[in-house]
Amino acid sequence: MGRWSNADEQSMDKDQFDSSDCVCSFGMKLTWDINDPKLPQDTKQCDAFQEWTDGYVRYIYSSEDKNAQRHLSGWAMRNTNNHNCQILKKSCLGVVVCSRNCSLPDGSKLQLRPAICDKARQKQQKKLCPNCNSALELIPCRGHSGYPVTNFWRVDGKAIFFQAKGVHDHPRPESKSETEARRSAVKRRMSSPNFSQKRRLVEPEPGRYHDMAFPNIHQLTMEGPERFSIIAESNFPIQTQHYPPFQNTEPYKFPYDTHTAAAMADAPSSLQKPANHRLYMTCPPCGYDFAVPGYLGSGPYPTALYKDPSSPQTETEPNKSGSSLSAMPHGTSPLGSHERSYTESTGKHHGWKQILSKGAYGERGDYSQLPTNANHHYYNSDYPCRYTGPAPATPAALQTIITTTTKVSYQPCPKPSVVKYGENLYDVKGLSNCNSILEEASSNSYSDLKIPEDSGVIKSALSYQDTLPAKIERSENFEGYRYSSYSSNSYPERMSHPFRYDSGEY
DNA sequence: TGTTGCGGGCGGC
DNA sequence: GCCGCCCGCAACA
Repeated sequence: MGRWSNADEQSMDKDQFDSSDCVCSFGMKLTWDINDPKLPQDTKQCDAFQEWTDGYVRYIYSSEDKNAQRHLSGWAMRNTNNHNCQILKKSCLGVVVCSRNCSLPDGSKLQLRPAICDKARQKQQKKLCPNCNSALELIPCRGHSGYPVTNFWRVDGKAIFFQAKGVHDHPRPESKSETEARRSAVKRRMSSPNFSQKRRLVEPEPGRYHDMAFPNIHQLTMEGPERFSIIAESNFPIQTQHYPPFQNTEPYKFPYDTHTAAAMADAPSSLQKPANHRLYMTCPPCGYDFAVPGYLGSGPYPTALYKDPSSPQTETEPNKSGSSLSAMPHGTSPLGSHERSYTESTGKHHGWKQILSKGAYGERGDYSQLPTNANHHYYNSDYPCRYTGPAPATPAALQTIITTTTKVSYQPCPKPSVVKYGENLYDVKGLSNCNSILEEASSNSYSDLKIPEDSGVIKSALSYQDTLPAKIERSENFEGYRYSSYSSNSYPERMSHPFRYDSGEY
C-alpha cells in the first residue's frame, strides 16, 4: 500500500512522526476533494487502509485494497443516498451504549456497534443491557456540524479515494471485524462440546457478570452472537484496534504475534477491554475543551465526575482505581439518553485525564513509549481532544466544529471557522511533531480554507497508531483476531490477565 | 438475519 | 441545487 509498508509496522509509529514525510497520509499531501471532477491520477503512492478514520481526512487507497474496496470502517457507517452514483457516501450511526452507562465489575463499558440496517438497529435497541438490564440507547454521531460524520468513497482510476468529514463525537463502537469475530466465536463455542457446560456456569444470570468466575472478562455474551463492545472504563474504545478484518496479506511481524496466535486458538471473542485499558492509559480527555472552558469542570464525570455521589454503582468497580470512575450513576437519570451518554463518555475522559495523568497503569507507560501516542490528540493528554466534553450534545461543542460543514472541503468556508477549528481542535502548536504536518498542509496547494481538513491530518496521522495494532493482529482469518483487541500497547496488561478472556465468558 | 449498495422521494436550507 | 434522511429493494453472506 503506501507509505507505511507492512514490513515495518513495528517502527511505523515512529516513522510516522519522526519523518515529516510520514506524518500525513499520502492522500492528504495531494490537493483534491472527493467532489472534484478530476481526482489525482498520479497516485504513485497509496495509503495503508485506515479502519478508524476520524476528522477531516483524505486517503488514497490502492484499488487492490480489499478493505477499501469494501468501504470498510471501524465506525458503524450506513449508506447514505447522495444521489451521486460516482461517490458513495456513508454516515456514522454512532454507538449503542447502556442507557445507564453502567459499569461492569471491572469498570468496563458496553459499546455496541449499531446495526446498520434500520430494522436490525431498532431491534437491537429493544434489547437490554446484559449487565444491568437497562435499556440500550443509541448515541448518534453529531461530529459533523451536528450531523453524522460522513465518509465518501470514490473509485477513480487505479485508486480508491476516501474522504471523511467530521470528527466522531462518541466512543468507538465495536468494530465490524470484532462483531463478526465474536459471532463466529460464539458459533464455535455453541458447537463446541464444552459449550453446554460453560454455558451453565454463565447463563444462570446472563446479566450478572459478578457471578462469573472471571469478573474481568471483557466480553459478555448476550443472546449468542450479540456483539458487545465492552470497554473498560472509558467509553472510548479508541485504542482498541484490532483489525482482524483487514485483508492485509502482508505478514505482520510483531513480538506479540505468537502470543496472539496462541491466544486466539482458544479465544473466540474479540475483546476490547484490553484496548480500553490502553485507552485509559494513553487516552486523555479529548475534546472541545477549548471551546467550552467551563465545561470540563461542570462535566458530570471528571474525576469527581466519575464518582457520582448518587451512584451506588460507583463502588462496584472493584479492581481499578480508574474503573471506579466510570461507574455510572445514571440509573434514574432523566437526561436524554444521548445527551447523557455524551457527557458521560466525555466526562470520563476527563476523569481519566485527571486521574491517570500519571498513568496509573503500566500500560500507559508502555503506550506512551509509542511516539504515535504522544502525538495523537486522542490519546495524548497533553492535547485537547474532542471527546472531553459532550461536544455534540452541547452548543458549545458544536461551535467548535460547526464551521466545518460538509461543504468546507470543497467550498470556501469562512476563515474564522476554519481557524477556530484548527486552533481549538488540534492545538497545532502543541503538536510538536505535527508542526511539520501543518506546515506541509499549509504549504501545499490547499488554502488555509482547507486547514480544517488538513488539520485532520494530524489526527489521522496520529491515529495511525490505531492501525498499528490492527496490522499486527490483523489476520485474514477472523479467528485470529480474537485478541486483536489487545493493542500492542496493552500487551502488558494482557499478560497480567492471561485468563480473563479465555475463561468463560460463554 | 444482517450488511451493503442503489435509488426514489421528501423536507429544510 | 445541495444535503440529510427515510424508505424500499436487491444481492449477498
